[in-house]
Amino acid sequence: MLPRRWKIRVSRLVQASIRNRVLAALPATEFALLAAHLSRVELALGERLHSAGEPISYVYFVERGFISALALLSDGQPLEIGLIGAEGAIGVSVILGAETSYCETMCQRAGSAYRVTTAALKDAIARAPHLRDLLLRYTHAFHIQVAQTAACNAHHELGQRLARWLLAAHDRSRVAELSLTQDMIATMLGVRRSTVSIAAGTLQRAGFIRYQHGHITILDRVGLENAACECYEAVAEEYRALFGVYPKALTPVKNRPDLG
Amino acid sequence: MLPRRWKIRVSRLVQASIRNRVLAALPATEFALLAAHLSRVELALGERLHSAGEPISYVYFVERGFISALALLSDGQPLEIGLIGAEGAIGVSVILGAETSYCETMCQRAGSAYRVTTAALKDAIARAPHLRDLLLRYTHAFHIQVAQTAACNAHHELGQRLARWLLAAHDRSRVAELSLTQDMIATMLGVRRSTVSIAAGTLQRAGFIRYQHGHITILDRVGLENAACECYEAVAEEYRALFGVYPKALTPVKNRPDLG
DNA sequence: ACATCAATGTGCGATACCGTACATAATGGT
DNA sequence: ACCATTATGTACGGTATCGCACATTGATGT
Repeated sequence: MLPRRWKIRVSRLVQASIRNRVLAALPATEFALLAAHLSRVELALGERLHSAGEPISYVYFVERGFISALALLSDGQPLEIGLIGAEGAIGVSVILGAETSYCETMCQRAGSAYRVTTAALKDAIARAPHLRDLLLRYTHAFHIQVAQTAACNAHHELGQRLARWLLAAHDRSRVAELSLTQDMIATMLGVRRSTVSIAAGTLQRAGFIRYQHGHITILDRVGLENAACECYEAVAEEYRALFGVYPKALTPVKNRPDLG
Repeated sequence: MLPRRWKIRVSRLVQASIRNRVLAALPATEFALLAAHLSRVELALGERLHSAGEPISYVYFVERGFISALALLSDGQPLEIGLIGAEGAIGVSVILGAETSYCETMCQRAGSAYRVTTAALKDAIARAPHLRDLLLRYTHAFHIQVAQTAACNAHHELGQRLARWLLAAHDRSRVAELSLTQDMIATMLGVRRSTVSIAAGTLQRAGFIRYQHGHITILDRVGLENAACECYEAVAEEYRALFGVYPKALTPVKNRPDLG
């Protein structure tokens, strides 16, 4: 059975092979403390990991793909407040003492994660100061992302916000091609799909992206960065600082694939 | 000299007399640990307590008045992401490991606070688990406030947002009268002053507020609550849960002064 | 009482986005 | 190859807010 095989695999978990940046940054002894409780899970597109108001059973350290954190307004319309990839984890508010999730978390690009029960994480944190400090600092970086989004939503035009979002999604992917419909993006950004269509058309005509039936290819990262508002760079810088790496820590190796 | 007198006063600091809800909620032993390092400061209108990108020297436990946390966008325009009164503290991100402030904090209503150096707070936290847990939970509540604001900025109309903001400000005051110009409010909400003028006029004609040359009086809280978006209640509820109090914990004793 | 300044009300063309509808194009299944 | 479905482009009146300008009103100091 699959679960059994996963369990075997996890018991052999080698830290160096882990792509989640938080887990990778831990001292070996503290990683070992947590590793016994990690289990690897596949994340399917559209899968919901936490629901607003519901208890947080697991904390997920994302490895591949990315997850949206969505605020749910009373009119039922979700709106993205943050995007999480291999640089982070979701459900970490449990370490602040939260018992329930204040937002929905949903998989926007299929991938995988290592998850741990809330209880096991809290237990590990009590004995692993570096893990605790790193998760707190990550929480702070995520908080900054949300705060920047609050200002961005109020001030920046859709063209800029779309470019910002595509860059953030690209950073959290490993390839230039994203499986995203305009409808999905419109939901994330809280605007009409037709409005996204117009903004995306502009980016496509500029040669920054190529768009075709649920598939977006990033053609020109630099062009997109110029088209995006400052919010992209501000948040990216914060995550770079978090891991103390000089060159763009979040930027995938393979970027700008079709450009010179 | 004033500083000497304050010092004397602080050395006699009685927890029961403190209006800051975080400090008031501490176990006596832990309060004592912190009290020796607290100093009382007056907060003048417009005073800036932290600047974006600058180190956080002091953490402020607000007692009277309220403080805005403002994101600074590159066009120089500030935009409020959170409002803090006696229910909380500012600069608390130092306990997440932040070294600098990611936002501006500015006094919007004159009052007072107890402040402590970052170093002393970190020291106290290491020895006072309840203080640490309470500050972490407060941080989480503030995070929710910011996330709600992100969604609110994208979705809700100015009329609703203005009503929400007035309610939040009223909760953090002790009287119904606020010294606020439309210009200040417009800056907080990130809109034109003339737009605020129209929205405020609507609220005034409805009898919810009275507006006169930099002074707003809340006449009808219930009316305002109906005019506000859900975001007000969602955030207020979170702070009530934080302090575990059943009836509106944040609502000042003296509300709806002119209403039956 | 008067002058001055700050705060507010208002007007108006421009614009971004809404809300909705419909047409077209690409994809996937049979 | 065909069809059903999904994704995208586009149109159009409506609305909230912008960006700017100017008039008016209330507070303040002398």
